[in-house]
Amino acid sequence: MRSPRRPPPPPAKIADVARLAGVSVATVSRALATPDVVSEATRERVLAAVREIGYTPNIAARNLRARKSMMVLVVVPDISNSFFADVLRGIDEALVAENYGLIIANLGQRPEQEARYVNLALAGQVDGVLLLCGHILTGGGRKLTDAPVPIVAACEIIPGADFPQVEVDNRAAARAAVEHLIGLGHRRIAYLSGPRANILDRARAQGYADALAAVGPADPAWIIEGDFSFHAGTKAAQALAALPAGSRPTALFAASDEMAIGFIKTARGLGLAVPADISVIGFDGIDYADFCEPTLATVYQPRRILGAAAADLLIGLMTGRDKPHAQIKRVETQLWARASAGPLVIREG
Amino acid sequence: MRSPRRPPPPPAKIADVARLAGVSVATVSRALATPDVVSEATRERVLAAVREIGYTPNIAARNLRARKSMMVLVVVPDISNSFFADVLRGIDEALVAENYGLIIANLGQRPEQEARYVNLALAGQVDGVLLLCGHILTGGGRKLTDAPVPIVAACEIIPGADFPQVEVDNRAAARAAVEHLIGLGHRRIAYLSGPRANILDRARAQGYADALAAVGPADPAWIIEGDFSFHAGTKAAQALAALPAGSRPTALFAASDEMAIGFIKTARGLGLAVPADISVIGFDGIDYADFCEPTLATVYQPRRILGAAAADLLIGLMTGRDKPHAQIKRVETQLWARASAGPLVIREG
DNA sequence: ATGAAAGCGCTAACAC
DNA sequence: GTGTTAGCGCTTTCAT
Repeated sequence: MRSPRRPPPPPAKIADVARLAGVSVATVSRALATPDVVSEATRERVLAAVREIGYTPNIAARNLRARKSMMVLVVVPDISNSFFADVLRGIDEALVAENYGLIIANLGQRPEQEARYVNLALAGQVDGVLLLCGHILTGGGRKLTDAPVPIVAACEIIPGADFPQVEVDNRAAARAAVEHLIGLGHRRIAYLSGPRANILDRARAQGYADALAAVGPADPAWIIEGDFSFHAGTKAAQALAALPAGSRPTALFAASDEMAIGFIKTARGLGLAVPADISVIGFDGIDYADFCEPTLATVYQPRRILGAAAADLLIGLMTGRDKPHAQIKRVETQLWARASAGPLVIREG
Repeated sequence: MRSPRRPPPPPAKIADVARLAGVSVATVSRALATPDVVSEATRERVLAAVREIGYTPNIAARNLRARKSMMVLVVVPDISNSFFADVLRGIDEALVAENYGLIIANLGQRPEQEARYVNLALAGQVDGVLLLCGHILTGGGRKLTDAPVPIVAACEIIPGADFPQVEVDNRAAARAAVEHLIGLGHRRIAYLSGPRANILDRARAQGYADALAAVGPADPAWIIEGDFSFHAGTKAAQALAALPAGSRPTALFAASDEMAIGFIKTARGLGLAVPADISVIGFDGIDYADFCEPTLATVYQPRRILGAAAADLLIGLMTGRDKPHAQIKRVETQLWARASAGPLVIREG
């Protein structure tokens, strides 16, 4: 008894097309890859044959032969983080325009996964690697930098790396944010930090210090340790609300919008007015900063552009247009003045 | 003059390992793929040789020979949408656990890109496809379903598809949301819709109608057309605030949290209290629903679980464990009662 | 338990 | 402009 449903025919190969078109496999290959080098008539016949049997080139074979994959490995710490989601979009747009595909390495909280992706690169399965994770992958006793493919890092800079990197100028952007508060008359300005070991936080903290130093040493830094999370904002608000009005900062620079929003929501719940009692400025420029109440002043990071810039750098290396060398490219941030940061209000004591 | 920096040596191949270990390439292959079939001593020698020259198998060659890629194509409408970012995380977790990699197809607003991804599947570059985009890809005159690889769809169901699909039960979930409002005493309940052609909106609208019908025909549907966006919520609030209190709905079911939040923010700005003047419940369960003021009642969609469920179904098909057949798997939603939905307040008229 | 050898499907010299 | 052919690096019979 025969199987009721015949197994699907094996996919057509280049030889099948060649036979049908009455030409050699080389001619088929040329007609597809470099059409202008075959005669018009032949080309037509080949393309007709391709259509007729529904031929699609086997990419594994092509990769093997051509020693390239037209794929880029993008390493993200957490794909569900909306910051990276936006960066990925910029990367995708740039890469797709040059016909590269995207393989995602989502690290999550699984450092043991790194080996897998190191191998991918080592094995030549990708033509380039984009590192958004702030460190060089290692695993199985080997480093990603041993792989024979170009690397570009973005978002979190890797100090000392000898390949191109892209970031926003966190220090200058933070300074601009604090200067905005200073311009509004504030002098007692607190900084709600990220994790203190984090490289982004260190740069933003420096920018905060820069701005304060510029108006004189009389106004010491006032750092509240946070971790970028909404909850850290909540805790900071509770701490500050407990202080008497006179000894409270009049403004707060938060290292992330999420903390700023947590701070504002909680502070208002505890009876502090924003910006009347305390002005707040965040960092990131998330969509929600414009939706909350009051709207959140913040520093916008152009996430898509950041991703696209990194991808463009990588494309330059992959195509051989550029030579790899250590460099740090900076993309511009924007200061978004909004309702949560207002002029200093002098209260009668 | 010699180049100061020698070109990197070509990556080691299996023959190099074989030579160093004093065995045949076949033995090396076996020592790596099926270690238990070679003698202990040989295996040791091979592995030592592998380490010594830093050998990594060429995956393109393996794929060509083995006719599989251990890669899955995941098609998303918009990678920067945080809904899909979460679903992707669930997919990644399930896939990585089975040693599959992820190739991302981000459609964006570029339907012309579809052909590229159809070809990827047709060419056997991936072992399976996960469709999160609500339709079957086409391009270059061919359909994705022509490809010899299993397909699973998720999020937006594709009617009539003959492969497995995963979704939340939008109709039942919407009904539960509206029943929550009804349980709080509300009867004049409006529905702020998504795009009316959208399949998700159609299901949620039905759930809304179901719930209303259950309490009697005396309470007609009241549908405000939206599009899932914050701005649509804003417009709806303006429209309702313009109405006299007595002829306004006392509760609103929004088809997305973003609309619900836009609605609440605007309504409050216009002097309407939430929930006292109007109760609001959303749909999605985004993080921000818990951060806004008041906290947003909503229907939580388990995005990660949805992704993982779809990936598991696909893994079953790819490994041949299951046979493909039309089926719709539903994952459970959760009703999150929160401050924005409160008991009906009877005002003296 | 191990080796020899035949391809997987394609591209790129090299010939004509 | 077109055909012939030699691999790309690996897995997997089939022998031994």
